[in-house]
Amino acid sequence: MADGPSGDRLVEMLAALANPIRLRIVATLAGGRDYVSHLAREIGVSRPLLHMHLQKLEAAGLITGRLELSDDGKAMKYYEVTEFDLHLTAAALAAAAQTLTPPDPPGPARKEP
Amino acid sequence: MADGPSGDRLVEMLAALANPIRLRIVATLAGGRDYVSHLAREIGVSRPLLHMHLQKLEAAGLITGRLELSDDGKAMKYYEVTEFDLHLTAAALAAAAQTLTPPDPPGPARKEP
DNA sequence: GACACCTGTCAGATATTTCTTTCACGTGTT
DNA sequence: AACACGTGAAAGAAATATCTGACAGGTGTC
Repeated sequence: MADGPSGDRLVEMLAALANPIRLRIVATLAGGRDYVSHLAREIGVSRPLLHMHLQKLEAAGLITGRLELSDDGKAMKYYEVTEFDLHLTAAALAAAAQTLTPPDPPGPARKEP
Repeated sequence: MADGPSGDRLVEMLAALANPIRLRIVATLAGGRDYVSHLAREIGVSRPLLHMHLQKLEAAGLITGRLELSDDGKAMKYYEVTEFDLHLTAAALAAAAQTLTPPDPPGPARKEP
């Protein structure tokens, strides 16, 4: 079976997708790469806000950004979608859950002041 | 193509799964139904907290709860996982994004002081 | 009665996410 | 110089999500 990402990684990806704006972003980028300012107009979101959402998507590995120079010398950052294919079933999630970083126990455990 | 849930619904489901504790919950329930208090001990979470997470998962339609009476007369609430199968790709998300409730425009619109 | 188990909810503290505003920098054109 | 376009980032407000602790009810057994 094509084992997916680790539990923590999966949570990060799901959290990245669990947002209307970010869903629109990947939907738009699925139709072709685009640069930040244009994408902001396309979706109808302020540029700083879009910037935050893009970072979350990129951190989750769902999109990638590349800084390029246009013909007239402007610096443009182009984003495009990564190829991903997540299959979510109860069994798949059960497998992923086993690779989660355990919740730190309050027991007589670690030593760090 | 097996078109999945609506955009808003999908966001709700993803948000429900994008949490370590809730991931553990579905993982545990995937191994068989369980009742609240036992599940709380199993996962190592306080009962009120578990209660909140269960509600989110049930609201998203990922699990279902049934109140039963045990042989000795105690009321027990058993939860079990729903059969779900989400396939997440850029194309699938693009399709789902089109059924999102549009962001309310700040235009020359509504009248309510 | 006192204790075990089960269920639920509410108020409030804390942490995180989301969003706006404002600033900085770059280029090329009028 | 003033304006168009592009980039990034910080500060703080506002809205959610998360978590704890205390409380309510129920049953049955010692």
